[in-house]
Amino acid sequence: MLDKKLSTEQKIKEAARQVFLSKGFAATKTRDISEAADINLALLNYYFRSKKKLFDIIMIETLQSFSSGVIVIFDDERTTIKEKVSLFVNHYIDLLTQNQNVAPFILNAVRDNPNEYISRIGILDRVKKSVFIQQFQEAVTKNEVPPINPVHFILNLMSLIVFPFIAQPMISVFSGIPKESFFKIVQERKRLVPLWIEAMLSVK
Amino acid sequence: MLDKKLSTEQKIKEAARQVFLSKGFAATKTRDISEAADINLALLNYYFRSKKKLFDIIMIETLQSFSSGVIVIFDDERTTIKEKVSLFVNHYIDLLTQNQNVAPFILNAVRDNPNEYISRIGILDRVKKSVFIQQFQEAVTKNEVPPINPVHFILNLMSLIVFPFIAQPMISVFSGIPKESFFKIVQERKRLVPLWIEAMLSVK
DNA sequence: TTATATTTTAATCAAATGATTAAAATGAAT
DNA sequence: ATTCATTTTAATCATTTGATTAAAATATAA
Repeated sequence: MLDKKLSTEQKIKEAARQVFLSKGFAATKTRDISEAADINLALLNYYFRSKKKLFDIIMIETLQSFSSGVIVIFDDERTTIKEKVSLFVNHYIDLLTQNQNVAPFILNAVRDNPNEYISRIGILDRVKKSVFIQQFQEAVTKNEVPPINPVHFILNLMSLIVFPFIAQPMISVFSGIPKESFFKIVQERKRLVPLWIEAMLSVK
Repeated sequence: MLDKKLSTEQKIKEAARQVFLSKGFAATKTRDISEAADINLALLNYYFRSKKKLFDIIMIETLQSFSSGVIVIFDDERTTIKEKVSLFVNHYIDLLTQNQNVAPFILNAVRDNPNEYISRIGILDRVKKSVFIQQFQEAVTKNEVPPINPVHFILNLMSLIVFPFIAQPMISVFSGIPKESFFKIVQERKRLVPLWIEAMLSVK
């Protein structure tokens, strides 16, 4: 009973994750999920009550697994800024490569409903108090880093990592580069982005 | 007759553009458009036959007006690479600021249907043969620029310009920075992105 | 004005969609 | 084996949604 129950619930959740991530909330039909999970449609509502409740669960889980890496990397006293950047780039390029729909999924879901999910994660305060922020402010004080708004730093780091995964279909169709070749090129960015970020930080 | 006809058609198209750009195809209901346009629902089908046909028109128009700037800037013999980058950054930060939904709209629509639209624009060949590409290859030959895959250059340029507009809701809710303040910060990037791009190009 | 073409409206369709229900099947406990 | 709870199914709802139709209103031309 418990085994079978979990198994069915799990099947629905995994199918839901796959379909929601690839098509988003509005374009996903509950029947798409039930077919992908190979279960009777009524079971979706039996286990999760509604499409929206199921979506919320997927969304929260995805956000949490996605954001858990940030703190681990950014709140480490043993690593320098440079090392943190490199670890961050490697971690997220791997994550986004393994789960190619997750970036557009999260960004669109947050766009559709800005306050609903992020507030529950409670990651903001932990980042603000992290070792990284202290190190960055210290570097600014010591003039090792230009006094630009740190938002730019975050934006640049995220841009260079995440954007390729959002724009891949457009770039592929524009340039004729197949998906696989494109993601090989993206792998090179694990090495390059940290170098670029460093170069950008030397701009006065 | 002609006046009124155009006026109604125009009303529908403008409402459709606004609603489609803000919600995407699947989440947009034909009744949303008819209400926004303040017209009888049947008129939408009278003038445009179907939701999909109306969407396609909006999509093509949006893509064309969006991509028209590229050629003008990139195929100019009178400007240097550096100047082109600066013009490009300024042009597109302005464009995306004035039309804050256009970036996610295009990227999502292309993602949903990669081959349907881009092929019609015919911009690819013109970029490949543009003055910019010649100048860039020349710079690589002269060792003025590192021999990285030019895809990285395009990715970096687009990332640093476009990503902030895609991530604004997430960044705002994460950081607590209101939309307006955020876009003021983004304006600073008209000056900064060209400097950063230049710095990145000096990385060996 | 009258006739004709165009535009707009109200009503309605058929299909899709999220959700529920009652009954059947399955499993666990006594 | 019988009872009871849990899980699954098939059938069906009520709404929503994209689209159509026939008639009304409006404009155009004669």
